[in-house]
Amino acid sequence: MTHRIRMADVARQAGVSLMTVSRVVNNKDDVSADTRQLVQTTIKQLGYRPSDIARGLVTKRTGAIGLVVPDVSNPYFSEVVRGAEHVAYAENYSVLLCNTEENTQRELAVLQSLEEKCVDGIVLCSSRLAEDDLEEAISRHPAAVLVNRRLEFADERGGVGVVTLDDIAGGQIATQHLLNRGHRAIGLLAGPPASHSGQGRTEGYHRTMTAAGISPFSRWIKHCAPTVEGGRTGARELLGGNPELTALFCFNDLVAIGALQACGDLGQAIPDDVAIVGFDDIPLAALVTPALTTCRTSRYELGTRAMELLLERIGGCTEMCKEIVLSTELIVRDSAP
Amino acid sequence: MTHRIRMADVARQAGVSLMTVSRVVNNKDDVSADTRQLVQTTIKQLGYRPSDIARGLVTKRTGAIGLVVPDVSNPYFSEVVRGAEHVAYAENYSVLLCNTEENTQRELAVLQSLEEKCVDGIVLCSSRLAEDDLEEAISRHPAAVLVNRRLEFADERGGVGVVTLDDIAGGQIATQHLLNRGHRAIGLLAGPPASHSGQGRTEGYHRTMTAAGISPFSRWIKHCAPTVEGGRTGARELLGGNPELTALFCFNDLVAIGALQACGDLGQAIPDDVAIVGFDDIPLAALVTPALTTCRTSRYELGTRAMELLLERIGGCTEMCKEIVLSTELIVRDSAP
DNA sequence: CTGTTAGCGCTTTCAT
DNA sequence: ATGAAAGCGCTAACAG
Repeated sequence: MTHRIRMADVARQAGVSLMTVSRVVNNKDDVSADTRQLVQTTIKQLGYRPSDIARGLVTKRTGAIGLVVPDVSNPYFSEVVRGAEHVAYAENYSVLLCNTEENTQRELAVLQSLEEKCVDGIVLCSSRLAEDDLEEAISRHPAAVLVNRRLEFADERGGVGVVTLDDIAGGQIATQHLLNRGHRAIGLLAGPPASHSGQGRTEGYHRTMTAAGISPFSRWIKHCAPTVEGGRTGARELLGGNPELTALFCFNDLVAIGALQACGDLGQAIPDDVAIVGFDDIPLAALVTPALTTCRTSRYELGTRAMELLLERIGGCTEMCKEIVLSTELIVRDSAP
Repeated sequence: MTHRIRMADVARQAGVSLMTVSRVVNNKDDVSADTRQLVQTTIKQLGYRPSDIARGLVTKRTGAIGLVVPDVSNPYFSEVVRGAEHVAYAENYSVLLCNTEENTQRELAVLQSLEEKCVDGIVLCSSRLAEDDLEEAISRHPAAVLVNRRLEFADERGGVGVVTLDDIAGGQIATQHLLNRGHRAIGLLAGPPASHSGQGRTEGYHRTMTAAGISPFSRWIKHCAPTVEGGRTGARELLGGNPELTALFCFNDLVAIGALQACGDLGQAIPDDVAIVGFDDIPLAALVTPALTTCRTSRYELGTRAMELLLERIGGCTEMCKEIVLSTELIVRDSAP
C-alpha cells in the first residue's frame, strides 16, 4: 500500500476537477451523463474510496452511532446489538460498540470516547449511571436513545428517546402464574440493585403479591449478580434461609439457571419442591433440564426499535416520539408448569 | 447544544496559542507546569473534547478497529467480540462492529464501509469469502487479522495475522480420551462439510483412530448441521445404522446435546451404552444432563489474542508474528467419564 | 518553552 | 454543467 487514493487522484486521472468527482461520489444531479460515466470508471479503476473522516470534518456527520451495552456476551445484549446493527446497516450507519463490562467508570469513559469520535448519536443500554451523570453525558451528544432506562429530566432538545420493556407487567405475569399454581411463599432473586429492569420486575412482584393479600417478607427478596453464578449463590442463600419457599421468581434466565443448579446442590426437586420462573427466554431457557418457564422479551426488537428511534431523531423527525414500551409474554415450560 | 467547543475556544479563553493547547491535550512534555495547569483547567471548565476525526485527518490514525463477525448473537462470536473489545479498550482503540448475518455480500460491503471509515485495522472472524475476494479486501486495509480462517497468499506487507484453534489437536484429544476408556467403534458427527473447524476436528479423529490401528468405516462418519436439531437427527441415523458404535465424537456441544436427545429417543443410556464428547464447552455443556465431556475452547481468548496481534502489527512490530494457534483442553464430565 | 505557517481530504459557496 | 477558493478542527514542522 503506497498511499490512499484521494479524490484529487481520481480528478487528475479523469481530467476533471475535484468538484466534479465530489459531485459524482455524492450523486448530485448536475453532472453530465458522459462526465459521470468517465468519473465512475476512473473511480473503479483506481479503487478509490471516499474518506468518511475527511467528509465528516466538513459535514459534521460521521455516519457512526455509539452503542453502549453492559456485556456483549450476555445473550440478552448480544440480541439487542444484533437488532441495532441490522437497522443501522440498512440506513448506512456504522456501529461503534462499547462494552462497559458492567462498570460505571467505564461507562462514563466510553461515553466520553464516543464524544471524541464525534458519533451522530448513541444508544445506551441499561445504563447504571446516576441520573446526574447520565443527564450530563447524554446532553453532550447530538442525539440519544436509552434502552431499559428512563430519565426524568427534560432537556431543551425535546428529551432523549426511550425504549423499555414493560418490566412491571412482566413481573406481574410471572408472579401471577406462580400464585395461580397455588404458590404463596414466592422468593425473588431481584438482580442488581441498580438495575431498572430489576426494579420494575420487583415492583410487578410486589404489586401482584400484595393484590393477592400476601406481604412478602423482605428476607424472601435477594439481590444478585445477573449471571448463572449470581443466581446459584443467591438461590442457595434464599432457599437455605427460607425453607418455606416453594417458588422462585428470577431476575433473568441466567439467574434462573443458577437457581436450578442451587436446587440440585440442595437436593430440591424442580418443580415439585421449588418452582422457578425466569425472564427473557434466552435460547438456553428451552434447553436446560428442566426447561424454564419464563417471560419472553424480544431483545432483538429492543435493538431495532431503539436504533430506528435514534435515526428518526437524527433525521430531525419533528413529531418527537419519546418512548416505546415493549410487552412481554409468559412461556410456560417444565420449571413451573 | 450551541456548537462544539474547539481547541481554538480553549486557546482564546486561556490566553495561549492553539499549539499549546494541542500539546497539553497530547501530553507533550515541552509545556511549563503552570501553562499546562491553566490549560487543563480551561479544558475542564469549557468541557472541551478533542475531535478524533479532525485529528485523524492529519495523523492518519483514527483509533478505530473494524471487527467483523458472522453473527454477534451467536454465543461463540459474542465471546470473541467481548475479548476483542476488552483489549481494544485497554489500548484506547474503539471497535466498529459489523455483523455480516452470515451473508457474503454483506461481508464484502462492510469491509468496504470499514475502508471508508478509515479504520486502523480489521479483525475478520470466520470469513466465508472466496480466497480472491478475501485477499483483495484485506490488502486494502492497513492491517488485518483473521480468526478461524487461514489464507495462503503472502502479501508484501508481511502477510495478515491469523488466530485459530488447534482443531486437529482437539479432535485428537477427544478421540484419544474415548480410546483410553476402551471404546473402539467411535462414530463422528462432523458438522458442516464446509466448516474449516469441522475439517480439522475430523482430521484429528482420523489420525488418532489410525494411530490406534483402527480404520474407521466411512459409515461411522456423518456430516450434520451445527445445531441441536442437526445433532439429534445425525445421531439417530448414525446409531440406528451402526449398532456397534459405543461412542460419539461431536462437532460441537450443540450437536452433542442433540446426540444426547437422540440417545434418549433410542433408549440408549449415557455413558453406559453410548459415550458422548462435544466441542467448545459452551455454558450449556455443564448444565445439561448428563453434563457433557467436551473440548474447551477459549472464544474470549480468540478475541483478545486477535486484537493483541492486530495492535502489535499496527504498532509496527518488527518480528511479525504471523499465526497464533490456541490449544483446547479436555473437560471430562458425565457424558464420557 | 511557545507561537506561526501549512496542510490533511473533503464539501461548501460562489463564479463561470 | 464545471471549476476555484475557502475552510472544517486539528497536528507537523519549523521558528523564535
